[in-house]
Amino acid sequence: MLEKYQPADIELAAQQRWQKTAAARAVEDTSCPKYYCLSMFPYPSGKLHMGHVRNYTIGDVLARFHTLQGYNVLQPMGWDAFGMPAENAAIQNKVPPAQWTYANIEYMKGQLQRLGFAIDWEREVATCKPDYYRWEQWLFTRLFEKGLIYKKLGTVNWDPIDQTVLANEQVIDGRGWRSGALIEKREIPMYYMKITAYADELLAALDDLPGWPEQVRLMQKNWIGKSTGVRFAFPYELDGKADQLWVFTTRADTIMGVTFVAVAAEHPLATYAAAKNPEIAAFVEECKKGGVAEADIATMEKKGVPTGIFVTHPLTGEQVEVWVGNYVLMGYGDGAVMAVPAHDERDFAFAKKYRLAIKPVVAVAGHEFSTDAWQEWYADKANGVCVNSGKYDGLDYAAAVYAIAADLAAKELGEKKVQFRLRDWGISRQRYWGCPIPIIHCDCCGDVPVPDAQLPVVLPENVVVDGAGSPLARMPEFYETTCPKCGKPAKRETDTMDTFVESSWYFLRYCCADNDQAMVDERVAYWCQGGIDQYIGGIEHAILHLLYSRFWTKLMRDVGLFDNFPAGARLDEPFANLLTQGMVVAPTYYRDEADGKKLWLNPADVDLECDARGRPVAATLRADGQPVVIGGIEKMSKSKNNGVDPQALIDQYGADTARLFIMFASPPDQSLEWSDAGVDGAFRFLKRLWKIVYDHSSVGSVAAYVPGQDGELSPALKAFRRQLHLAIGKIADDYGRRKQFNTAIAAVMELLNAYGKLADSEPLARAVRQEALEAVAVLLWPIVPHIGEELYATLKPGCAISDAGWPKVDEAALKQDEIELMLQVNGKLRGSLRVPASADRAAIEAQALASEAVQKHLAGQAPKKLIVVPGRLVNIVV
RNA sequence: GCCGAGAUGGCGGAAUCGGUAGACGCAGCGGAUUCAAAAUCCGCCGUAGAAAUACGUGAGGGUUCGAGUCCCUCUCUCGGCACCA
Repeated sequence: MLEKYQPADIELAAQQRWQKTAAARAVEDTSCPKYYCLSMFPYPSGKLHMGHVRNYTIGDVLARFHTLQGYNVLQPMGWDAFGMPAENAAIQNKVPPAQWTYANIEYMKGQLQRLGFAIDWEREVATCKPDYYRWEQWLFTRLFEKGLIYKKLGTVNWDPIDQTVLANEQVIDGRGWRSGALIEKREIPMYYMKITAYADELLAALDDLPGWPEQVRLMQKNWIGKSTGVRFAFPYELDGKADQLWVFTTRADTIMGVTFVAVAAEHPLATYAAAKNPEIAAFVEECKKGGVAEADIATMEKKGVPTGIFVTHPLTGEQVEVWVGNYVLMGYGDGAVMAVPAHDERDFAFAKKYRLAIKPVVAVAGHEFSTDAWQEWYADKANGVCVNSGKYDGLDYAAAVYAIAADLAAKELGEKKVQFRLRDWGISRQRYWGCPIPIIHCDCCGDVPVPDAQLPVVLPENVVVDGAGSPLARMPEFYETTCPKCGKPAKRETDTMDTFVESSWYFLRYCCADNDQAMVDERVAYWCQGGIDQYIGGIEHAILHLLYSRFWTKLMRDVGLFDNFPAGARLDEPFANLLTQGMVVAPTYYRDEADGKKLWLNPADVDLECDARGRPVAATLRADGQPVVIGGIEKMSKSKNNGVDPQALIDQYGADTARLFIMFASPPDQSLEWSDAGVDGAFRFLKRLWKIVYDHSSVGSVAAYVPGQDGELSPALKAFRRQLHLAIGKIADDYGRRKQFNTAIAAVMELLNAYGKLADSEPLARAVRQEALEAVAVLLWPIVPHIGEELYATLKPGCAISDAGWPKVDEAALKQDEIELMLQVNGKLRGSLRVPASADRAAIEAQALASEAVQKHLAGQAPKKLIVVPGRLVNIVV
């Protein structure tokens, strides 16, 4: 052992050793419990950022901790390799997306290896490789045949200048990010997966996921949005033809207060009205402007036009006018809603704006209705009763809904219905860099799935992308084919799949990445039995990725892929335990360019000017000294160029410091604003630890203290051993149950602070020191494995830390003779009290009352009440 | 707009089940060591106050012997909103 801590040397040596001994290789082994530790795989964007370091360090700490606990641990890694950034890079740098992607994978893999993660690289998958996506295509054909994938029209962002479909992210303030053109909505045919058929199961199963954070289950529950209500119709006659306008409502009790009906711009009634009236046509056109993102639509000013078409109220027979509203979504329910301005806040605002009737039909005792302003109670369904509602007057919410639904049903104009907010998953993308959809379009046979023998449909990799439409659609050598059914010339589908599809099952493929005969095999049963033991990833994936993964697992189950697994290993849910890490956020900086686009600048290239309180007031680009605009503080991302590359940190301090620092900075589930203040402290701590072990071991070797054998300890050593064994227990709890690593590190720091204050150096003290240092090396090993192994090798030559196992807590060392209780008078801290650990309540009360601090604050008053919290405090109330 | 989360010293954070607010670390200040510096070590470090003490966990209210923690109202920040991944 060298006197000086030199991280670069010991880290590279350790990494070479791990590679040579295949230390992280995971092999199925039924003789011990398995632990499948999964981190969300990265998109290969170029370089790692601190969010990745945080995510994968958490995973590595848990993996190594469970190795110490005797589990057979699997920690795999791969690449979410399809996606838009590769196409953007291709346009910018004129490099094929495949080439860019593979280069990024190579670089980022090197960074992950340099960080010392115990990853089994033999299981690596990259989703852009045919041996991966062929199975996705294979399952697609099965689902298509089962009717779980179908085709319908979907609305997309259309850039009329670039003649291309844009992602929501590429629409900025209603304009295309490259062309600057005003974006329009356009309907195109797309393939959809019937996730709504699984809505009930996806919802109900949330209750069986106790290992998931409550907030994630709640978000998914709200996303699925199961609501019970009534679907009913307004009959009408148009050009002599009778028809019905269907709507859904959860507030059927307010049906007598309907004063108009609103339909989406794409609704047939809107189309009909637009054909006759240029003003309505103009409004429908206006509704087509702008993108499809719900956040934009929901924050838009609510507008509408009357159509002049009237429908009949199904219960009152009154005529109700149909409006076209820009806030009604065609893809949601029936594309039409009933409007009850008196009891729906949005309808109220709309009615006030267009001076439509507001008819209150629910009253709440003690409240007076007024059309002047909206009041919270107008929408209260718990305390209301029907009024102005004829035969329904006096009924409460449940009774009114029941009676009204029954009356509608009797007229065959409605029924009770369960509706979900969840919509089917549109998976078609008009993009090149994705998994080809395995469908062949034949004029005679229709949409024909590609037969197994012709899979995979390989995506050509040497393709130039120019941003104007999908290059596949311009490649006859790709799309020209023959129909598998009739043999006539046919056209291959040129859309690719949503990249969420690849990330919905990669975690199963890790188990059997080398199987070229089947999508999954019995190794999946071994590793995934009871669910993946731990999944770690960003909270931003709380809904979409995690919901799609749950859905795909159920699809694979229902296609029969788990049928051959042992009973009990057939998966319903993929992830038993979920840890959602908070975002690592960083400031964004940009410049507005001449063509209206934003140029995002990396924080590392920006100099800041701060006010007296340290808040940034101005920023300049280091390269040219000119000002840049300070944007918001957002999650690190490629698109905003605010990712902080850990490389400089690793180069300067080493991987252990980087890992220790990011784990110490905050608990994993909290979002973390990036700052490197404190890195020095993490490095200093490792240097100090190194020096302590060096100083201790350079005197000569000594065996760790064995209680009951090595003799009685001084009070100081006894207290220190108590702290050591408390720390061992606390840190196991922090790693295992709480998954909070900053407090575990703090406990080791406190232990070393106490170690530094130990004065003794006689053999017994050295034995206790040895015991403590051996333990510390193991306790910290999950976080800082390189230095951990080095220190352990010095302390116990010839012994491997990975065989050491987690240190055992010596319960006897935890015992205390005396404890300290806090003394309060009227809840205010007035002193403390030392009592024997065995003291009973009466003795504690007596001693508390007798104490000087209490007597002083009682000032002669008689205590009214005495509260004793065992082991904590005494509160005296006067 | 809707859904979810968060706010504690100059800064990151601790307080795990309603019971010592500020552990641990950063920054800062003082000292030791050094020709000097770096590194290292020791001490101080919420605000006001000489002290006793009072105040103090985003703001306002409430429950309780006792509230950072529970309840109500509000503000701001972050994540998601179905084509960023």
